[in-house]
Amino acid sequence: MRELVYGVLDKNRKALSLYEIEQQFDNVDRSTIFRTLKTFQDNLLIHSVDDGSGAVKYALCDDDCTCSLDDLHYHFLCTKCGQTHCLKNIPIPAVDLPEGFNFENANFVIKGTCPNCQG
Amino acid sequence: MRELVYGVLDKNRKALSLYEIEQQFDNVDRSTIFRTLKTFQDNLLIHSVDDGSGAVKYALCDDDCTCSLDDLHYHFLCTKCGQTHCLKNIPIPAVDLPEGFNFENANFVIKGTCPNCQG
DNA sequence: AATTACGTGCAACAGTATTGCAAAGTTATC
DNA sequence: GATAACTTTGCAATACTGTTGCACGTAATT
Ligand SMILES: [Mn+2]
Ligand SMILES: [Mn+2]
Ligand SMILES: [Zn+2]
Ligand SMILES: [Zn+2]
Repeated sequence: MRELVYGVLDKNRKALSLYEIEQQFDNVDRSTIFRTLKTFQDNLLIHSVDDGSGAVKYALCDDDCTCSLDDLHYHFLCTKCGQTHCLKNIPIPAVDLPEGFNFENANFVIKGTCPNCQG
Repeated sequence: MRELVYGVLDKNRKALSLYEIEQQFDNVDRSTIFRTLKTFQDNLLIHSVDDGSGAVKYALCDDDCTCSLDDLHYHFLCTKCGQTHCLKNIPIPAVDLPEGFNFENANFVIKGTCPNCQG
């Protein structure tokens, strides 16, 4: 199962929801995939994004990813096709927080239309 | 009801979830508040944030807000107290998207500890 | 072989968001 | 003031995602 789920993420090269992954199999239970994803996440193979679409999505990390601040990147949710892409090549600017606020983590989601969905 | 819900948002000056708003009343149904918030949102009185906490939160807009790109701002979720603040005074940097991606909207959530929760 | 550990499916449950419907309340019209 | 039209509210039901308990089968370990 782990190899199969990993394969799905590897093949798609974008962030997929639990449901979307489930769709790619015929007879695998949600909970099995859920637990597989959890294992992946515990071992820093994948990261998850809450893009506001209602379902958390999962995507492969880069080889050298430690899922720490250094690996922060934007995510892009297409409002037409609903696909979510990792924008790993765009630098995340430092945010100048007001006094007293302490930066730990961030979730930056950009919405718009993706290359596949341009009129 | 509208005046009361507006009052709660006005008094708290931070983003509140439906449940948190519900808590501030004795005998008001969730759905009533839900529909009130929807009305507010349709009329650009409030905006909503999905900060990844599991519940969408709502906060008052500024007087001149049109909930468009110009009114985009960061939101800060405190990982200790769970409170969500609008950081309206920090500029959102322009993002240099790859070819073919079209910026429409964004949701930038920063997580960390808020001034109330510093050790 | 017996024991242990692990993976899987099923079913149940939790939390949030959302809607249909009828009752209650309000406003407009005569 | 009575009636009708419209709006707001509460209740209950539902949808959807995420999560967990438990039983069972399979593989590894002794
Ligand atoms: Mn990503
Ligand atoms: Mn805000
Ligand atoms: Zn698209
Ligand atoms: Zn705090």
